[in-house]
Amino acid sequence: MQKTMSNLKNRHIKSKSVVSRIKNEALIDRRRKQIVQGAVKVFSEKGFHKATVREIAEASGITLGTMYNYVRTKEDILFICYEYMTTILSEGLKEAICGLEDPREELRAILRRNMDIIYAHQDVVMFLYQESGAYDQEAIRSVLSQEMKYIELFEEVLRRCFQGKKINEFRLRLAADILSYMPVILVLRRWSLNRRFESMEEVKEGILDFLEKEIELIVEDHQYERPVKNEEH
Amino acid sequence: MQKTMSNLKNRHIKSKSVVSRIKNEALIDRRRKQIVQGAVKVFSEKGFHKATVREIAEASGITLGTMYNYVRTKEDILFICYEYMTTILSEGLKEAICGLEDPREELRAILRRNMDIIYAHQDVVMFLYQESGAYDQEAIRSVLSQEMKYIELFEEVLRRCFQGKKINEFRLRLAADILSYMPVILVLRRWSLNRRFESMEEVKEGILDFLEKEIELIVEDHQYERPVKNEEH
Amino acid sequence: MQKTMSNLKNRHIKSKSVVSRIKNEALIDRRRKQIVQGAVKVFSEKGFHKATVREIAEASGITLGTMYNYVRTKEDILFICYEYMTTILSEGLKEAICGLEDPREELRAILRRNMDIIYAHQDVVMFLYQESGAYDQEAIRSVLSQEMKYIELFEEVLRRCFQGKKINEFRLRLAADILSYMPVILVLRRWSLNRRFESMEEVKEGILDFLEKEIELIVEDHQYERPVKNEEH
Amino acid sequence: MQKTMSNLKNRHIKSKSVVSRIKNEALIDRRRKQIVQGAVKVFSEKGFHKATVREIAEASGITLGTMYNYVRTKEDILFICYEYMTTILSEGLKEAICGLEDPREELRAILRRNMDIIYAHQDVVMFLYQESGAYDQEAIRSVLSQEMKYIELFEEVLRRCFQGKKINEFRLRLAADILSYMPVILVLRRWSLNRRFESMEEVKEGILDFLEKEIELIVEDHQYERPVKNEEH
DNA sequence: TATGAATGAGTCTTCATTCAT
DNA sequence: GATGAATGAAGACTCATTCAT
Repeated sequence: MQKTMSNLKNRHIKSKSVVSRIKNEALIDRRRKQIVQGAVKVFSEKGFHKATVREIAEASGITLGTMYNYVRTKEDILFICYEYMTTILSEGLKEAICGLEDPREELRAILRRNMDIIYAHQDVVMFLYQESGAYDQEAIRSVLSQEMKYIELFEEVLRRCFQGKKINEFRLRLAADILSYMPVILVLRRWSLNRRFESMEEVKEGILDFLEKEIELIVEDHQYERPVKNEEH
Repeated sequence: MQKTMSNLKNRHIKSKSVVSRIKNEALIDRRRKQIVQGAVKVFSEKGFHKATVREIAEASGITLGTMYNYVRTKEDILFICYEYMTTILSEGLKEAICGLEDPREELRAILRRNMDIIYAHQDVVMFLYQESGAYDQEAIRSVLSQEMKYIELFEEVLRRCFQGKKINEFRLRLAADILSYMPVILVLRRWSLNRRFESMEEVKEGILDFLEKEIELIVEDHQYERPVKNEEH
Repeated sequence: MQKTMSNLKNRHIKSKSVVSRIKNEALIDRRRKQIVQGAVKVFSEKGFHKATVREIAEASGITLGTMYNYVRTKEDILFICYEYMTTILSEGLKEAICGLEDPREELRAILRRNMDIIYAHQDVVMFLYQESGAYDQEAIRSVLSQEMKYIELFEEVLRRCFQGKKINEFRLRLAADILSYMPVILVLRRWSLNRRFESMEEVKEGILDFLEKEIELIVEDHQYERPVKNEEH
Repeated sequence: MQKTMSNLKNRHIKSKSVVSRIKNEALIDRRRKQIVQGAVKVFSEKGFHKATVREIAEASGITLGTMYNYVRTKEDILFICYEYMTTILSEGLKEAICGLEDPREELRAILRRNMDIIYAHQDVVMFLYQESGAYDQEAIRSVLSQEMKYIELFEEVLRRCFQGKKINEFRLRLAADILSYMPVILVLRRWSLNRRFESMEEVKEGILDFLEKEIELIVEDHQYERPVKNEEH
């Protein structure tokens, strides 16, 4: 697969991993799942800073002491939530395009799935965006690295879509950013969207339409043919 | 001017006002400007929660005690920053379209200016988005109310653009949301955009192009004619 | 008049006087009356510590700055309230016995009047008792000195009552303490008295009866003759 | 036992309980005892408002953080002191009358013991009276409820004393209030009593004599026979 | 491994008092 | 004399983190 220019910049980005005092890996996994569940609940309700570690522990069904056997700091808790969301997204998107042959269908599928996942997990996405300032340097690098991979996934799908066409490279890459960013409007603007529109479903559809329209800009002659709509989500 | 449906929903929204113990109104104004300056500086560097009120006071050139003569709580400080940003935006946008006759030029002007302002104040926008969870109920109502007005400004400009045309009302209103939301990508994705592109200026231009493309969706026959580019910002 | 033993102990007690920055004595008087009025109101509602000087100033109809032209400290405010109450009590009691010839009537009159005044000013009495810990050394001496004078007033009346009788000196002096102390029950136990009895008026009458009964202990043969009840308060 | 009218009024009074974050109940008990000891010391010296929680913690031999594992607020500290005093009083009084057969001896015993306890714990009683304004609504209800029980204990003893006699119900009930209230004079007037009398012991005896005299008023014919003094406290 | 008691650094906020005008 | 803005010391309370059991 063709390397993009952007890849030249994000070398040497180490992924932060949350270390634990516990040896039993299976146990770590189980406990962390508990923790994510509890943390998402509490963070969603109160935000990162107003949530206390004790509350999170309780919501997770473990004690405070046990909590600190599986994370080193409160920030770690936020980070494993982030990793959880990242996993959901990347696996969901992979699954969405799995088996599809037509790249244009791939594109439609990934856009819709992305929007659906973000909408379904809006509370998590919300506090992850809000608390992005809480990360330390190491975590920021890791987050950024994963964000880049996520965007590049869109870039690759787009690239397959326009294979053989004469494309504007810059527009393609920017489109990848926009496609991945736009669905977040459902989260960051949810209050005003709720007030301005009858249902969020129609908003989702409308945004998908806009996104597909944008894609036309990528090919130089703007003659991108959309696939026939043959499935409803 | 024709009432939009959305207007039916946002009635009874009172604006929160930050009260002060000081009587001299001119002084309040002067001090609050100081406070916003100091707060923006500190909040940008450390975020709302990690910033201490004492730091903000010092960065504002006043003492802690004096600070609390002009705001009641730390949250109030965040709120007057929000009001400051709102003022900059609304005045900037008004100024941008002032004197323009062609509604299509109005649209181009307001889109560009919006992007420029957000980019210029990216630090402020950043922490305002991040700390939106810090507001209390009253402040949330007020913030939301101002956000709605801001979006409706775009709606009005769009409406003028397509006066007489056969438009899709839903798309027009959704476009208003998208147009106002999109520039925030410069802020929320600044780290990845910085890595993926040579300059943010080209990103800004690219996004403006995308936005104008989107607008085409509003008229039923998609025959929106863009104005000739005759000015560079 | 015969000096009591106790007088030997309370020599050298200077009365604390609240000094003011203002020269015009008439003005001082007027302002202090305002201050007492405001302070009694605020102290009654919130107690000494929870009341702020600013609140007291406002309730007094003066500004904070003006306040500090007439008192040096917050404690001073409490003290002038104390002096105000002392004045009311001593003047009320003097007036009550003024013109009476029979010492036994004097006694009855002073007991009743004392009870009436304390009951009428129960809010003031309440916070004066509660905040007695707020005084500094100097104020404590002054308060104690006035308290002694107040008790000695009762002692003198009692002494006149039993002139010529063979009395138990100790009991007479203790009676003076009890007579002056007992009415405070209306204040310090007001909540439980309110619940336990139909009206505070009957409580007042009951206590007066008890007090008169006690007085009998003073004469050695317990043959104190109460005056005929010929007046209702 | 015959229900008194007062009982009709004090229904639905819940007792406030100070909650703790600690689970080990025995530990809570031990720590709270430490806290009461430290608090009584500090409150006695400086009063509630001038005492800092840190001082109290230090005087209790625990750290500030630990303190707040056992109480929620500074007010809670005051409240557990109150409970402590209440316990001492009620247990002391019960013990005093335990095993006595003659109700008149019971009465004498309870009066003397009450006075002794209040005198012995005058510092505690002092700040409890002074800081009664510091309680919140919930605490006030609880305090009042306990105060009522305390008074009613005296009422019951009196009632046993005069069983079979023709009594004045009102006087009996008022006597209960007076008997329980009077010993507090040792605390609230301690400075002046100290100056006016040679020893507090004689004052205590004198007051007891007065109280017994008062009791005579309860029976209609005033023919209450005091028990022979056969014990010295 | 699990527990939960102990810790104390860190922060917001209040408010008595001062002083320039 | 009156005003009210400025000040900063002080204190209640929180909570992430540690560690002995």
